[in-house]
Amino acid sequence: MKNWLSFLTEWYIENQRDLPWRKSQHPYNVWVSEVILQQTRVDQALNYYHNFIQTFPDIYSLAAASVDDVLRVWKGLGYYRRALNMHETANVIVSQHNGIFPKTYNEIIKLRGVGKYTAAAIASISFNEKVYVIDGNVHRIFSRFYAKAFSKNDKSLEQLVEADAQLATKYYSPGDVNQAMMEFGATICKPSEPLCSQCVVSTMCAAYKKHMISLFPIKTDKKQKKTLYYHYFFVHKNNYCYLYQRTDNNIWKNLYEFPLIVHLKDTTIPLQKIPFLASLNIKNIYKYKTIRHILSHRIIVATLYNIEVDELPEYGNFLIVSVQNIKQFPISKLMDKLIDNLYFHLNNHN
DNA sequence: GAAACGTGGAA
DNA sequence: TTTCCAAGTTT
Repeated sequence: MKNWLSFLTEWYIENQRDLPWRKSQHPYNVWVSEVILQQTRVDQALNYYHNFIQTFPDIYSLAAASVDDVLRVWKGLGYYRRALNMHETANVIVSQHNGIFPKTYNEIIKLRGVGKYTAAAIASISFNEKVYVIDGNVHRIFSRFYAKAFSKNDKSLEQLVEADAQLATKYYSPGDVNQAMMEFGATICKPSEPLCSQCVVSTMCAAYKKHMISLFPIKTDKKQKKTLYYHYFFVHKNNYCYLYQRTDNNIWKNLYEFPLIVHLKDTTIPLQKIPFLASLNIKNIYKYKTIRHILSHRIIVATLYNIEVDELPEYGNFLIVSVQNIKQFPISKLMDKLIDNLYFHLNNHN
């Protein structure tokens, strides 16, 4: 007997979008697309997937690349840990798996950066294994279909998905069933204003029948974002400036930026107390610009200072790079915005 | 298990 | 201008 996920899969087979990663079921391609799509919209993923596959067409080219090269391709996509984990995983697969991508869910989930969702996606799409994904879409469409508010990591949701999807895979491949649930959630059973008139299972949907569609998903109260004050220093002489690579195990790890002081409060910074500034002979110093940069978990108020110096000595791990070359480095969007302001400023004062 | 971890698009 | 995210994983 065909169940609702069978009908969704039939709908998916007929109506799926033409997306580049659906042209290949090779685990490398599926892995790359699934990691890029983590917490990322399809529209934004498209170009990055194309560039990534173009630059690193297989596991060997990715493993052989430098961290800088991988981050350059990932630049602007966010959650950069994904790129570092993929690079590390590529090297593990080459050195420990003879370059062969692992073929089962239990092996795949051992890879760095691959959790339950991604392991199930790869195992089902590339290897036809009957393991099922639970992402934001699946959580939402099951909440509506059963008119039940599943909590995060809800065991009862896992059991329902498992049971319903198993039935559907009597008729369709697990990869199609999984992608059907997500495609349906992304395009029909959307978070807001779902297209119930186009839904092929609306007559079976508990929330629809009870007029409770708008109650799902349950809204949770968000945490207040902490505000941080970043002071970036454009220290330059004759078109050269300082740049350094972040190495701490937190945000933007391994990306490059101007020397930086972080403050918890919006206070004037004592410039003479900043070590690398104290040793410099400063000809001119002033603020270029202050901009707000919004992250998922905090607000950064970033100020860029212009500091023109007589000499630009070697200092610690600072690089001395030409101002025009900064954008060749993997940098955050915040740095990108600051540099746009800087270039605009320089072009209008020369 | 809560918090960290980015970004850009839609309402 | 705010708010809310979008095909999650790690610590």
